[in-house]
Amino acid sequence: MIVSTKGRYALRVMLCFAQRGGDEYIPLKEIAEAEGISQKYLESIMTILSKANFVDAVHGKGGGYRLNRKPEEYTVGSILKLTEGSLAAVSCTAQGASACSRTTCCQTLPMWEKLEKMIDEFFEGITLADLLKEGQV
Amino acid sequence: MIVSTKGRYALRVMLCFAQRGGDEYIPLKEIAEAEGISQKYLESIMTILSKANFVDAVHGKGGGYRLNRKPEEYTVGSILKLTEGSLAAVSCTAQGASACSRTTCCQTLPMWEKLEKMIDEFFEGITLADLLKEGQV
DNA sequence: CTTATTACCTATTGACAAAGTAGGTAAGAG
DNA sequence: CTCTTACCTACTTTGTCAATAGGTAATAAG
Repeated sequence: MIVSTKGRYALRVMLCFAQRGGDEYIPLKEIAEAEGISQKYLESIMTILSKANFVDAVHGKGGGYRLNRKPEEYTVGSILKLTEGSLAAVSCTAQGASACSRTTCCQTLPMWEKLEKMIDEFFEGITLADLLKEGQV
Repeated sequence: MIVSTKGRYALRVMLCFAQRGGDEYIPLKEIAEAEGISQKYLESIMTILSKANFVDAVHGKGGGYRLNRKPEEYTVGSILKLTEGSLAAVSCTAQGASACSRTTCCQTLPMWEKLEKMIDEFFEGITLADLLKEGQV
């Protein structure tokens, strides 16, 4: 599994914001209910998104979260990499690949690197705006 | 991580067999040492490969394992799917996807399916023979 | 027939991360 | 001042992966 629940939730939530559009702040509680996600768990995800400045956050009544940029300016890749930490399909291509003593002679490494690149390009080539469009088909 | 140690080991071991060629049976112990893999752990992997008829196995002295077919007849995909069980990048596209109540309206599902297909085609398009060639570059 | 060598089988352990829970503190609007 | 909201720290639970342990069954060689 290359993308866990955390990343999928993040994506869905970001899409949810994109769909509503507007400048209104939407409280976490509302999003959690709409998407059927545990409030507490979603908190940890929103914190990540907020710290990375993917969303604006405002405290107090009338507060909540909202997108920072236009949907077409968020790639799926950026959201997943942020929340998942990495999209490595194989530990060999994750950070600390030096951990494997066979890097110099491994015959499968080039394949993993190619896969890695392919996946990265796939996700970087899709934006929230693209996902919104697809939904209308 | 879409491919765990088990799948990577399986691939490396199959490559190792392919590299030696010949009709000789190679004992597990020898492969484990050559590849620096725990003997006991490799046992469980070889059992899977053997049961699926990916390799021939012979008991006793002079026995061991050997490939069944030519290297170009093993796709990386078939080896990984067998040992990993599945190559699903996301639980949504694994078996029992019905577990998710949102399949009918999920806006991200088509993307996961596309990714799934892309990865599958990637791995099915590579054979052991291809990996052997690459190593000589 | 016996022994060494090999594959095969079942169960268990330890480590780790993912998913979710709990209970608080700080900021801001009314 | 109070309610609403985001933010923070810590814990629990669950499950899987990787590896280990200790056996049994088949086969070749002596």
